[in-house]
Amino acid sequence: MLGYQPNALARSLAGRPSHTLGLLWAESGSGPGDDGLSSFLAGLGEVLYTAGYTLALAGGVSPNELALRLDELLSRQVDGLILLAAAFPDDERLIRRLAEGACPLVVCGAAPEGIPAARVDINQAEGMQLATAHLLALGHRRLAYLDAPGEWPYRGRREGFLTAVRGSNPAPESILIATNGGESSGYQVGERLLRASHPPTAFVCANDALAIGLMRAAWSQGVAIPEEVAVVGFGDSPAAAYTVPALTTVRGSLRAVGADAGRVLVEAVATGEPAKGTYLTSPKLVIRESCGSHLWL
Amino acid sequence: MLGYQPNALARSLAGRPSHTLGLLWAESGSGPGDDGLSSFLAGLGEVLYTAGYTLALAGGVSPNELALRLDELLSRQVDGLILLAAAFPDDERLIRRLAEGACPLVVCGAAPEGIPAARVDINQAEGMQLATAHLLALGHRRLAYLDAPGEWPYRGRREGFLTAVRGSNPAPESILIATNGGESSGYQVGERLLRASHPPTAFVCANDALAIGLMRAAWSQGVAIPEEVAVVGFGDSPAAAYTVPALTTVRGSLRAVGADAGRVLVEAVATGEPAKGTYLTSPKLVIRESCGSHLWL
DNA sequence: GTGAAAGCGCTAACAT
DNA sequence: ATGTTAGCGCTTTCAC
Repeated sequence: MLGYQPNALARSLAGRPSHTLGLLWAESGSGPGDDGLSSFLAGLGEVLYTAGYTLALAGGVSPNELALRLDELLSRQVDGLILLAAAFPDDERLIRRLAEGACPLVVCGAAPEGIPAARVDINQAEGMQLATAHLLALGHRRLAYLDAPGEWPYRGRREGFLTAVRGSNPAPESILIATNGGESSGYQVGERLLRASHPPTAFVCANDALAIGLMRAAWSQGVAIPEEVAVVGFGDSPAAAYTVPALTTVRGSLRAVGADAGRVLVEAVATGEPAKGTYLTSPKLVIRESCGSHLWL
Repeated sequence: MLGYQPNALARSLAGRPSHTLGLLWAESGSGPGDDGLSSFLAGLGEVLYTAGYTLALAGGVSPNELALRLDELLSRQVDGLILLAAAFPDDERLIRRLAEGACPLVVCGAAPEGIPAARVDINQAEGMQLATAHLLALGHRRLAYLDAPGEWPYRGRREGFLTAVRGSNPAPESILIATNGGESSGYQVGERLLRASHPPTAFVCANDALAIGLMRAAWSQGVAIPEEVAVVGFGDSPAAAYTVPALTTVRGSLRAVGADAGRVLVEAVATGEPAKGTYLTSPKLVIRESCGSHLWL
């Protein structure tokens, strides 16, 4: 008789690996902002499924929820675990459970301290370096960096900016400005800085929201972008293509991140070693209109 | 001794329900367009996890892949299944397996024919009716509807438009225009229709991309929106808030759809009955600038 | 080589 | 009430 399906549960019970990988998703709770998940899952799924694994997905917002979901995943005898988080709660008990869970771990995005895991991410620093270098190449010598709070992903971006600036000779003037990372914060900075006596000629923004806010401020003050001031964002949010002028920004492939995460984890499970190392995929600069390079011909 | 975790596999093997629900995701393969998944999963997860279920996620693009994933899910002894698809392949063998799978089924989005399942979706028709009624209330009497191909979700939207038009007295003039659903298609229609001798005064578009393309065409021909022509979209894509003028459009909550799907499935699993019925969540009209009602005061 | 038996961790149906 | 046992579907071991 054909069409027989072995019972995966029984198989796993009998000592075989479960061929299930857990994805623990720390929702940021910040609403619809955290999209890109479908790309991530598509990339992840592609490698997992061809490797014969199934994905168990669980998530939550609070440390308590996450701990519960983690236990459920573990009780499902997952062979490995992926942590996906824009901001992973720094809960000590949670982190301990994770470390004790004792299955290979890979973390994407925010990385909790003190657990043995591989890290996969897009290369935030490289992306911001690309963006900054673009501005520098266009001749800008007075740069403002609109920073955003939180370790991930902003620390890497900030460093990328800094290394680009430091690597430039002669050294350009640069100023770092702290913001809350939101559009309105970008607007406020623009309002203040654009009417300064000797304003920056280029703004590099830690994310697209800041850039969009800044552009709004420029518009409302009648300063022309990109003619008078250049701006770059980071993230290539869907809105970036529709702003006026269209925003030059950095795009990372979440799909690639998902695929990397899958590969690293599958490999670790296969060898029985804990996953380790850092795997960074290179983002690219998508050049639109907000820096003016499209006017060059 | 504390901290003991029962083995979920063994428990399920011993005859108990697996407390695992499968999510079979038919990726459209159309790239990053199909986002909103994170909202859906957040809504779904919220109800599943509090009900004590874990999610097994698997997906693919082709019918073959989907059939494979489905078998894996089934072999995991899932208690119920959710089908998530913008366009579910009409593969006969796949559909048969689904029907034979004999666990409660709920489908979100495109619904294959001939399987006993509950359907959950946003109320496409109601949304488009809302949008059309808005235009009608603003006094428009010559409407063009930019249709898009494919059964789901466009059939419902079209019907919503039609019932709004039919319900209006005196009946407005209306014309249905077939497009391919893309921005460029919207642009072409705009190019053609806007220079007609007696053009429509309002355009209702099956999705935001069409609306954006249409607005581009209007811009390039110097026709003013919303002063000369009004336009509404559907979907509230992230770009909609950033077009100039900002696009009035219909927004449905994917999060609510996910939550509904979870509720319906959990209920069906609990009662042991196959899931059935249709569950529609009401979208709302987000009024921005492209229809002109914001000018009214 | 093929075939029988033990056991994975748990639950259900028994027996005491 | 508590304790014991069979068995879920598979894999692995050990005997033939």
